[in-house]
Amino acid sequence: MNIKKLATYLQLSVATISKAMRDSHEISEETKKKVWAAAREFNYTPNPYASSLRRKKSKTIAIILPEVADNFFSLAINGIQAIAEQKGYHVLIYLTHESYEIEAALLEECSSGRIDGLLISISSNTRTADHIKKLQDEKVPIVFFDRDFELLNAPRVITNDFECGVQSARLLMGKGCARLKFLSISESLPICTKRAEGFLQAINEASGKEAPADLVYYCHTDPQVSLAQIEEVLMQNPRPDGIVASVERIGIQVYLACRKLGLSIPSDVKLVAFSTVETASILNPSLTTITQPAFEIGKTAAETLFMLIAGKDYGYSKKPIVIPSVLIERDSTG
Amino acid sequence: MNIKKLATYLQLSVATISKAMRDSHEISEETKKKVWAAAREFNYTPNPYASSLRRKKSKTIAIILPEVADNFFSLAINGIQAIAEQKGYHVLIYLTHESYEIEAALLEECSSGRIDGLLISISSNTRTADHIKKLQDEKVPIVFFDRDFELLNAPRVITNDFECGVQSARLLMGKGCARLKFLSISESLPICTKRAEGFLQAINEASGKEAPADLVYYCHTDPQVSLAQIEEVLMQNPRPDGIVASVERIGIQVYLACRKLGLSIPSDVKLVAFSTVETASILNPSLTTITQPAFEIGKTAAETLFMLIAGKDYGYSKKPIVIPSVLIERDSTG
DNA sequence: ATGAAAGCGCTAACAC
DNA sequence: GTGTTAGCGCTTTCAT
Repeated sequence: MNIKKLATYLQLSVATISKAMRDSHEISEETKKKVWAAAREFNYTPNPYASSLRRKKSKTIAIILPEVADNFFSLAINGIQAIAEQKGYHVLIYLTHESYEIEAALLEECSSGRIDGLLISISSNTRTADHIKKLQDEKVPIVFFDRDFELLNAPRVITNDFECGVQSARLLMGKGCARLKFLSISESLPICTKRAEGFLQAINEASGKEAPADLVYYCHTDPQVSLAQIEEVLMQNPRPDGIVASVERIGIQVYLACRKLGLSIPSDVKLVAFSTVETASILNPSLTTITQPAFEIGKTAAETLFMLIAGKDYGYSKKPIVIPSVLIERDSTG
Repeated sequence: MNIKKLATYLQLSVATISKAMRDSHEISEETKKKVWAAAREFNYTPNPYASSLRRKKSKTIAIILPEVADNFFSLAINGIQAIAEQKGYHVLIYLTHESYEIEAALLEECSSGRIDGLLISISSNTRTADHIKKLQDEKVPIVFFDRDFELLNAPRVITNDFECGVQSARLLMGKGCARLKFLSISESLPICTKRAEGFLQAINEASGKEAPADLVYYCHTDPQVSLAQIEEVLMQNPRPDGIVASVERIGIQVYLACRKLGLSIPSDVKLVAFSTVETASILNPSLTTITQPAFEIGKTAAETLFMLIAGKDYGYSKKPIVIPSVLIERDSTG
């Protein structure tokens, strides 16, 4: 079934059908009723691609992110989806698996009018923004969420990473830790660098001198490798007695490494993790987290994107939108 | 930039450009090279919607599922995505939040050629398949994964739910549990009913008589409500001493309820959960799981879908494709 | 309030 | 190996 057949059947023009389907005020209520009834009867819905071609908008947005199997991203997707559905938009999802090459290829896929807007959280191995800039030059609205790229002139919705880094170090020092370590996953991701900077600054302030750079340790993207690396860190002599995990995955791996090495949390090592993991409170021991407002970040990023799509330049392009995280103390720092 | 402008610029016809872009053998290597170079120079990619309209296929599939914030579904999405990317397909994602009404509305969205195929895991409140049948009548290939609908003639990729139900009960009985309870989330979802049936059959076999129906308890979709329900179950007199959680969320809630009520796992209550939760081994106590092959299920479902899309009726429509789960004993049944 | 017609950008059948 | 052209299904002026 298509518009032409429906028009013939109803003895109306295709123009009338088209307008009626979109509930145009140009069409009489009576005619609309007739059209809608016939549409239902024959199961007619306008072909979305013909419509997209003609109107030059697709009612579709894309999300590009590193992973789905991470509670932060799952919750963010929920937030995005909630807004998209409300606006009647469709959501394409793409995963980079932390690869810059995949990310660049995916951005290509998004060009030529496939999408009306893009929400992106960049991979930990992304160091240049050319691929993103290219899409932006095609006038595709782009909003960053969580993992942003600071040099690009685009809205970004993030959390208060620096402050949380400060808090993480202060908490551990307050618990008597003397040998802190920050386990990062990237030298370039703002979420990591800022958390690490805050962490280092708090230590500097406390000690009154410059903290050695090796307080920040960079873990590999491959989980197998990073687990081995964490074990190494925990076997250093002297052993670190306070760990900050920059992301969820690393936090969990610290547990696994401690178990393997026979170390006890928190008596041997205290741990605080940037994480939204839902099982934090029932872990052994329960995990002290800096919990990001994942759903809110996704939701706000989507709302911002739709403002851009609607043509409202919301005036924030330079300033990030910051939604704060909350520190929840549990037994891993007890 | 579009095909026409590129044709004018290169002094070629649009047909030649079109064929060259698709690497047709009709076009000389020399011409192709020229076209590709110009395409890169002007950042030209064929408009996907014009192409879809003309070819009547969208190179897009959809996934409809209840949630993303659940490790099973996250991993399944990974598996699906891996295959889709390999095939050069785009993936639309839709969430039902366990609502039949939303699910029905989303299936409507998928009609009129928007997608070339659908992967679906139905909501726990879906009891009729009319909405799915309707899309099937439009000749859209559909494959179920995990949560299927048995009466529909469509391929489905599932795990060995009945057997695992048997195993769960046997394990608990073997540990000396005398008062078992199966916490379900739906009276209609095959994953739940079959797990429960296996559970009941094992008990019947062991006792030699018909187990009372109230060994299966149905939890509400709303997490707030289900948590309260689980607390109630755990305060029954006599208290159940062995719990089977039918899905991940319920398993976690049993921990929370026990904590609140001051009950100890496994000494007061033993617990086995159908779950792929990554933190199972570091929970307090570590969780005995029946771990579904989530990634594999997603991957296989996607592969099956692409066979259908390719027109190969793979001959399995009546028989489900079963990928077995594995029972991993940990301390919660210790 | 309704209709005629142009055309969105592309592909494929058919010429040459 | 390359070109011409019809038309995918729809929306949108512009008439009437």
